[in-house]
Amino acid sequence: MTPSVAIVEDDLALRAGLSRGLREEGFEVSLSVAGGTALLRGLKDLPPDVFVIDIGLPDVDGRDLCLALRARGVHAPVLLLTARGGITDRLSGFHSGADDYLPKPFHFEELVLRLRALVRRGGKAADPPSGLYLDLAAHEARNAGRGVGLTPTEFRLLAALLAHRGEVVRRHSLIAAAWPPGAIVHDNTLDAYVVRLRRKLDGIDQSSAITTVRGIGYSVG
Amino acid sequence: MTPSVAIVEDDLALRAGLSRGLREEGFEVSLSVAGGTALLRGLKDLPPDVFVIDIGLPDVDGRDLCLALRARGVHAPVLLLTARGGITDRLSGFHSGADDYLPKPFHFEELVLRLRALVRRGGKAADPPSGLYLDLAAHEARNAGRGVGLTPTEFRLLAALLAHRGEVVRRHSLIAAAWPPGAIVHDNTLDAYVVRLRRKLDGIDQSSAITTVRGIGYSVG
DNA sequence: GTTCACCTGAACGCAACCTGACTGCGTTTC
DNA sequence: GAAACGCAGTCAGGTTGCGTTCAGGTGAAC
Repeated sequence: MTPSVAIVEDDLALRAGLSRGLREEGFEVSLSVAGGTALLRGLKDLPPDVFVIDIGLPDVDGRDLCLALRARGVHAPVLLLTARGGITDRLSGFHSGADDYLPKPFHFEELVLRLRALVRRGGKAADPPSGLYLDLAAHEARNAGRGVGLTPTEFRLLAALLAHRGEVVRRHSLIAAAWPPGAIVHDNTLDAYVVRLRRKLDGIDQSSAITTVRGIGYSVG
Repeated sequence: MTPSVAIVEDDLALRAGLSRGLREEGFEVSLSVAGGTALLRGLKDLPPDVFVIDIGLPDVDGRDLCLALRARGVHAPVLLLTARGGITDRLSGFHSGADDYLPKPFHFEELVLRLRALVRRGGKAADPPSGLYLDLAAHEARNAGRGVGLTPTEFRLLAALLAHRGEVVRRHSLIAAAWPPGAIVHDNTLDAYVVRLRRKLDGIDQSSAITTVRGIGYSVG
């Protein structure tokens, strides 16, 4: 289960700590930036499953950033970090469309639990994705409504592909994403996993969900 | 539309205030009771859109009540009211399947905003209820109408699984939920308890109530 | 036609998990 | 106080299935 999270935090030390900690807790940190403009610039077609945004950013207020995301049609849940615990901040945070907030200083474990809760809720309530997507809670893929059980490695590999839906993902990127850092992965191993994924995902009538881009990598529609 | 809310609070004055206030804010207070048994007895076929439950009830702990709701297949979001602001309470609240909490004393406006946020995110689609649920009073499980006595640890473990019915619960989450915080739990201990639960729960004809998700954890249908 | 990248079925080692039996400890019963 | 009992945790051995590799086949590029 690899929910992806984007972090927007200007305190470099805190941001690094969050990235490392969340990775250890099984999140994929798909984006980690210091400010709002960087977030909006770096946001790919597929948004992360959840945002962590500091309310006190140097370039733009976290609440405004939240509004900007919503205006762009991004409906992934947002957790606001606020240094000031005052009620006013909390309320305006909710008014801006944020789904939760956490006053600093906070316990890291609590952040993780809140994020999991948001992913759990948000993932289900989000716009119904058509075709192929991952059910994080059930730890399986869903293709045309059909549930497909996946092993941990298969799951990470498909997640890496879906994180860049519509793009070609290079072979070494897939290996970096789906295998532990530093692991030595034979080239054929990746091939074998793609085959397994195809066999599990593909219906009878359907052409393959994963397309090969010879010499580069793979992509999903 | 008028979101409906159920209130479980033993403080009579607070409960009356909440009922009146939430009605003024456009909620329909479909149920307003003083304790957990009253809630479970009064729960109609159609559950409310959201629950507000005091953690310190006279007859049953709010977290256990939350577990009981989840175990009965009720997935409407739950907001726990807690007088104690300690981190332990917060965490165990989440482990019990609650979706949010609010430490007393709280601003009424904040409660309203949190409830609106919970309703907006909405409950998950009701999963097909299997005949498995927990009987808090008797401290036993019921499977297809058959009562099954459980030891305390077995009970907590099954409760943690049922709190996330239909989802895969990670091994370390189960350990965190079913054993005291900080306890060192051998990996095999969890395995052994799952075996015991299966043996107790599984009927003759039935396939196992608890399914293994290799490398991740377990889940119940 | 040759080469190279990728496909695919089969096989193997190992880690994860299952399971029955056992021990230790606290409580209850006589 | 001794015996009986139930619960929690541990151990050893068996089983399963995941991850990986190998060998051979297939098809695209040139």
